[in-house]
Amino acid sequence: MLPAGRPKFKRRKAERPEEIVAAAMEVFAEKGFAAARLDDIAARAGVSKGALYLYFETKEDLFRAVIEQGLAPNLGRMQAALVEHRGAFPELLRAFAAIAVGIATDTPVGGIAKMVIGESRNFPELARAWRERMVEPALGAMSGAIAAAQARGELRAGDPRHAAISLVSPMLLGVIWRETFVPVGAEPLDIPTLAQQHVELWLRGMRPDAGAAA
Amino acid sequence: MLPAGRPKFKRRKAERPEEIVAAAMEVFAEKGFAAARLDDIAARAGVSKGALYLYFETKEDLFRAVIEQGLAPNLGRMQAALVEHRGAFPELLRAFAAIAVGIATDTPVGGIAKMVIGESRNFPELARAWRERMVEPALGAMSGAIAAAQARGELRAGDPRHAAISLVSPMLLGVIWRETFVPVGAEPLDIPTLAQQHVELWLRGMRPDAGAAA
Amino acid sequence: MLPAGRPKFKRRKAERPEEIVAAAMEVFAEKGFAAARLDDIAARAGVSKGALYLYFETKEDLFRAVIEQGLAPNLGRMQAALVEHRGAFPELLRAFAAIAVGIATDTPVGGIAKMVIGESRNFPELARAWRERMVEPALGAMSGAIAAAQARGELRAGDPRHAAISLVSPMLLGVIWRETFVPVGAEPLDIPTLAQQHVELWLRGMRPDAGAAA
Amino acid sequence: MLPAGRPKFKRRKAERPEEIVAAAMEVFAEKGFAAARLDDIAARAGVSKGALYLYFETKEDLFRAVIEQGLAPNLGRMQAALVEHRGAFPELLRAFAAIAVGIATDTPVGGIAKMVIGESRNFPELARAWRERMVEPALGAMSGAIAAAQARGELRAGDPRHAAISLVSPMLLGVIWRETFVPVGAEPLDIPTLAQQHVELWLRGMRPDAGAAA
DNA sequence: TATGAATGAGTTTTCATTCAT
DNA sequence: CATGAATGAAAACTCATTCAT
Repeated sequence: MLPAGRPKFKRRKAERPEEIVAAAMEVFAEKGFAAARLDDIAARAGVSKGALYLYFETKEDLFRAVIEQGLAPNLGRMQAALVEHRGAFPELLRAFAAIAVGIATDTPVGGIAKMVIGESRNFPELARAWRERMVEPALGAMSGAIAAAQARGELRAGDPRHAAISLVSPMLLGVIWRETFVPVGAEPLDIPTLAQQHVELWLRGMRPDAGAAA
Repeated sequence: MLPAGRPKFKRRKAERPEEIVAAAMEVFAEKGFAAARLDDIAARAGVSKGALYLYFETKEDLFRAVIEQGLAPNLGRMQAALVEHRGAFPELLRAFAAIAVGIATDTPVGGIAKMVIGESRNFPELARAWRERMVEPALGAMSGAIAAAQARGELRAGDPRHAAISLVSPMLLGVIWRETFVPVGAEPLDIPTLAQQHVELWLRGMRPDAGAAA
Repeated sequence: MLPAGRPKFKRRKAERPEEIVAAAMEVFAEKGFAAARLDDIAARAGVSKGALYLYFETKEDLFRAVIEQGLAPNLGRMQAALVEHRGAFPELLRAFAAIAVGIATDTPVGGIAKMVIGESRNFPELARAWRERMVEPALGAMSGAIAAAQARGELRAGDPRHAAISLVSPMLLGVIWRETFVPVGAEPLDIPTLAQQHVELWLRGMRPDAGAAA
Repeated sequence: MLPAGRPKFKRRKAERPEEIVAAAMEVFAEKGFAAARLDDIAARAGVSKGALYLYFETKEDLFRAVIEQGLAPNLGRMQAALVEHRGAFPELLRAFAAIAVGIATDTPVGGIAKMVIGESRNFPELARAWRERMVEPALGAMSGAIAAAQARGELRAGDPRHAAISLVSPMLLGVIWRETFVPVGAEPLDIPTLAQQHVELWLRGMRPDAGAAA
């Protein structure tokens, strides 16, 4: 798999920035921007403090890189899921939920979300970027899909954006729970099950044939 | 000599702590713990930096007081709503939702939540306290009410805790949205409408007479 | 004993300054000038912090008053002992030693000495005052008495100032020991016995009829 | 651009701690612990304030290091003198006195003693350490040597510890005099002469063949 | 490139001193 | 006279950033 010629030892240079960003990600997520110390980041990345400055101009730059890096990869996965939706809405939704659970489980979105939330006033561009490039696209795609399904008569009428929020919010709560309360002794949430139950609940609640609630 | 009034300082032993905590609440919510400067808090409270130390031993103490103070008042309101539940579950739920919307709208829970989330690793006791005294009671009461309604046949079967999370999570998203994205240019969410629509969706989704989903 | 008309309660005003100086004496001796807090002194004196400023302009002033006060009373006692010396030198010396032991035992000279030593560079006037009004008079009188006794043939020849120092230094060591090491667990020195043994040793060592030493 | 030389800072990991301790020794001895400013110490050591914290955690730590450092070197010299005592007691004593005078003259014991005395209540561990590792060993060794000489009939009977105190106390007075009164205008004591005269006086006073004093 | 000792501006904290009551 | 809340200047301490090596 690895292109030949790549020496196992001394695999420096190219990887350095990523290693640093990865270490920074951990420390920033744990402490927040201001309380994170470059000393700690450097130590966790296994480099000297001075080395950080070979790759990033300032602490803020490094922070931006961390947030930025958390942004890119997931976008594609999510977009894809919604774009290539063929078939009935419920199937689409279940497929999407599976992907979202995967992201929540495998990636540090939780930590990133925590940071974006916590530092939104100190780094407004980052909050803005996250909303424009992550939140709105996702919410928009979801709303669009919902609106389309409503138009096809698959879902009952109602504001699609609110419906989308109803749909995704437990995922947010899930990752926040993991970041906030689990490290402090709380029982972890069973995110896959939670997501699945919620999706079914949501689908029933949005079924068009149903009469008025209550 | 002094041209009347404008004393160099006022003495207001009784009111001061609250004023300081209120100012600190704003600044901490805006900047986070580490980035908040006591200078700013003092200025916003209209006192000297030294005065802070007449009422709080350290910056951390002040922070704790802020979080603590955000804890107390809401507890009662929420508990009350669920305890004095008479009548069918839907009514209880709508009443509860109204109260929750009120809290989300009138109080700085949003800012507090942001801080609890962001500083949970730096102040684990606070995260713990919030979970034990705010989150778990609320989630527990809600789960209990749901379980009771399920037992009475008013709601369909399923894990009541997950159902409770499905129910409350949009409120969390709502306050976080307000704290995180609105200051950065996002359209505010219409929390009352969102909450109401979600409650109705949830109730339909939990209706026992419905057939299997999808 | 008390002149009639002195009410037992409300015996304020006149005594205040002394009470404050006494409290300050304790705190300064314990902590040193810089580390002593006016809060503590006020508390120990049983007055408010502001009240200190009714009697002393600054912390330094209060300190000066403390040192000054430790100066005055003992001077007289010592001087007197040496001036009214009638009879042979040994008797004079024993009488003087008894008085010195009394001062060392009954008064806070130890604490004062500690402070004068420790703050001599920060308050040179005080060190100077102590030398000029306490140390030099005492040493001078002693040297004078020794010189006179030497002239009379009662003591062997030699620099009388050095002899005086040889004579009094164990007293200094005694009070310093009490201030420094006893609070930290050391066995107290038996100052009276030490003084008496030392005086006898000194007298033997200064006896004129003795042959060359060793 | 830089006109050769004059680098903004030097790197001297190895030497720095000693330089700092030396500078701190001076400033602490001059001002006392509380009144000494780290700014001054840093300036005198030729480093920035921050550099102090590369080597010492707190101001207290630095102070401890200063006291500790004053402790170590002298111990050996003193012990050695007493241990290798061969020959009659007077010779031993004169040799010891010479060493003690050397220490008093060449080293900053005076300043250290001043600090130990002045800060004994604020740093009890230091006072304790000094007593246990400096004062008691010295006094103990001296008492032991005296007791041995008494047993051999070289010295007259009497409490050897008191005799030891009688013997060494002028040295204490000498260093304190230098630290306290000389900087304030007093004539320096001629410590070597004082010590020598005192030793002879003491030897005569302890001679066994003498009759009762007076 | 990489290091890490050194810097210095910035922040928390202390406390003598003031002053409205 | 007396109080003690409030001030503000000063001092300890932190840490992002620089730079000689």
